[in-house]
Amino acid sequence: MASEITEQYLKIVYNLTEDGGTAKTTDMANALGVTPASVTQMLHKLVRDGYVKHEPYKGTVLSPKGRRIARKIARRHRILERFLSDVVGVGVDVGHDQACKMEHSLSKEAEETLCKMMNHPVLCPHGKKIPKCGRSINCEKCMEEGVKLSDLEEGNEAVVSHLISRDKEELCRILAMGFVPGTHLRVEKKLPMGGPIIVDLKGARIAIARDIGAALHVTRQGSG
Amino acid sequence: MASEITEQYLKIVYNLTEDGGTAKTTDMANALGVTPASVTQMLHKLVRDGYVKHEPYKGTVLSPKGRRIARKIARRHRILERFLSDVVGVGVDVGHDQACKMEHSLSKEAEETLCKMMNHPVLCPHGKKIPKCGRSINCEKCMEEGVKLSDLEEGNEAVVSHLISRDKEELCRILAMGFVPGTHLRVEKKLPMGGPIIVDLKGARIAIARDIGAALHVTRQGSG
DNA sequence: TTTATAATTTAGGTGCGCTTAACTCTCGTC
DNA sequence: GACGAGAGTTAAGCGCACCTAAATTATAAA
Repeated sequence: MASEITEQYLKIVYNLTEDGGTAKTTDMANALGVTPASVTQMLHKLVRDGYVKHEPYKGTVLSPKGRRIARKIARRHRILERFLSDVVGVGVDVGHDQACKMEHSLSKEAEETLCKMMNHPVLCPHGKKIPKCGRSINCEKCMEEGVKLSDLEEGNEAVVSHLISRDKEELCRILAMGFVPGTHLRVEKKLPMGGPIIVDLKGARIAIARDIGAALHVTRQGSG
Repeated sequence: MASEITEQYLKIVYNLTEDGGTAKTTDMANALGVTPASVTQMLHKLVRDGYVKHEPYKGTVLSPKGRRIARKIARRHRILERFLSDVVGVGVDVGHDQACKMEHSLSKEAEETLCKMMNHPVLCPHGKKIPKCGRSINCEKCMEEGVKLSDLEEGNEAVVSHLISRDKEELCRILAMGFVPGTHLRVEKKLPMGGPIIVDLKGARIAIARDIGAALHVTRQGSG
């Protein structure tokens, strides 16, 4: 298991070589906020452990092993940035710093849920591409299309899968109402003329507007 | 600024002294996954820096300074646990481990949003109490969210967000009155002694009972 | 009261990632 | 081709948080 610091270094190499070329020691040092001497020393360890190829005075590139890790971290970093920026609503700078720390502890599980929750974003808030999740089996899983709550009929039962909204406040409200991923629900009544939908959520009756029901993605259950 | 490790130690002391008594070295070591010797050594630093009071062979308690930090971390930890468990849907164990790392990087900003998102939870998934946010000004801010109609003052304007009730019939009656999600309203008068609330709803004056007003969730608008 | 056992602390030592200071390489300029 | 600026590297050393082993103190049974 690569240490947190190792992951940081690999991510930086990934970033600096994303559009070709090699990562320069000084650029890495700047990105990491350490001295070039520290980078050189650390590179020796990364070479020793097979994470990078380093040609003295020339530059550094990732090995396949290093790239696997770096992609994973870069993906989590950028998903977290999106999440913190779009959903939690913190500033991009603050979000970046938090993502830098959290990316190392975020589980695969959580990564996938966040990704689904935001409908598989393609770019981070800085405009960089979010690497795809590695295994194709996951991608299929990701792509599994969820039905919207507003598409269900009266009597249908479903489980909340994820929420998609441009509006952070709205998202917060929906979550606060209890429509949290994984929760079971049942459509009691759909009032006519684009009226609200009445839902049974863990025993409570809740009336919500249709457009909110459109932000709420669910998977059908039982008789569905 | 206390290091991440320092924060971990303080949080553990907080946990172990939550219901009185002192934190024992061995219990701390177990909770942290290190040897008792390491704990003792670390305690010297914490004492030196004024975070704890440590009586050799007896036990450890937090100083006011240490408690402030510990409360903050414990709060973030438990909020993160709730979030990871309820919203992200990871297992409680996995969630705990991630929360242990993330609690140190979560910003105040993000903490507050997550808290709002989950409707100000009181307990973590393990049933421990979530400490309140320190400054009362924040609490007021927190409480502003997710207002019920019955919480509004005379003259306030708002938009119907959603309705929650145990009783489907009641829900339908409220909807039939015109309190459909998305509708704008204004509180004209609140009659004293728990009497009804008089509301302007699209030009019509409607009187509703307070307990019904409690089922009606709104978001403040304008002069709110 | 003595003594066995468990809890705690001290002493000495390790690895990691960082620093500064001094050295070496690369490359554009003359 | 020599040379100097700046990038890159090496060497020596520091602080943090951890470890093991040995010494010390507390506790509770005989």
